[in-house]
Amino acid sequence: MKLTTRGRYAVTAMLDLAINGGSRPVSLADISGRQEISLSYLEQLFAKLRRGKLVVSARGPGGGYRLARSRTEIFVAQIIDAVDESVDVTNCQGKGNCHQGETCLTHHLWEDLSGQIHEFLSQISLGDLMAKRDPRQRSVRADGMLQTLSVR
Amino acid sequence: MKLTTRGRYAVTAMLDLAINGGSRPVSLADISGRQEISLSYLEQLFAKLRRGKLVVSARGPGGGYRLARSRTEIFVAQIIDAVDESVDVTNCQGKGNCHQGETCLTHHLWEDLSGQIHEFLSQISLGDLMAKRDPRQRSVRADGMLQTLSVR
DNA sequence: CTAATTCTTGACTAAAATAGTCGGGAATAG
DNA sequence: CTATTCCCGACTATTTTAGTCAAGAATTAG
Repeated sequence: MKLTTRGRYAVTAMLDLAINGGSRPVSLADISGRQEISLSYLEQLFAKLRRGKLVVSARGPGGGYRLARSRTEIFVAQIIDAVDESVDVTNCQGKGNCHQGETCLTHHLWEDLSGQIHEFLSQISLGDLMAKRDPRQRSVRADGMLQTLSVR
Repeated sequence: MKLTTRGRYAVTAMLDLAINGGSRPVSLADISGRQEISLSYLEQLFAKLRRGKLVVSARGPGGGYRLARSRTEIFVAQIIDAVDESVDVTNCQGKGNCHQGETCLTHHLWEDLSGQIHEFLSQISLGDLMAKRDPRQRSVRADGMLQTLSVR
């Protein structure tokens, strides 16, 4: 799992698509104008989003992109995965140089953590994001500390 | 919030410190050997971790670093923030070119999301990571879908 | 005191990732 | 036919990441 500006670009663009895409496809030129992302860069991102089966395209005048399925069925994690292609083959993999299993321990722990973040982002759909504030309801204790993060 | 390999290095190194650091400080040379991270690179990371008040240093023979406080009081989000210095001044900021508030909408949404990830990582301490598997307990539905993510 | 250790700092560099450009295509609606 | 729009590959500039190097300051062991 990687979380960089490219992922943000992709989520923003997909959100724009979810908001502005009704029955008609939305052209990249439109998204480029609204979100101030370079057209050519969008083209690269959408090539990946299409390969990831998150959008479908229509060529020609009046063409553009539309979501491949309902906005409630497209999740943030899928978008980020599609554009970031995190191969994530970890450096100590297979090389057998994890002397006392020490390196592999911390490694394993990190991947566990990474998996949890991934799971978390897999709960948030474009539809949730469109519902603006509080994409996921959450209960907060009186003292202000986050108590429970209730999902799905 | 950024989530890259540098953050992973930092978390790994801090975890090594938590595990191997008892009463004696741990030298960067030791961490470098165990985790196979270049010494000079560790030096840079620990300079930031020290500025972030997550570790304290001791010079001279037998010196090194130790956690600035208990492993249960140091959270993953703090480590990542310390080394990544995500200034995160978003591109549409202050320029007033958010035409119909459109740009700022998606922007705001992203930051909201980013905040939630941050909150999530703020719940996981080095102590939790040391408890190896299942740093945070979670209940899973019969069908395999994550149901509730219970924190703190 | 001396010498070995270890952190501290800053400047520099190589490699990779990111963000963006360019130009030529192919499909298609009107 | 023609304008629009996706599609694709190669190329480039900038930034970030990861790592190197060298000099120096503090401190401890002997």
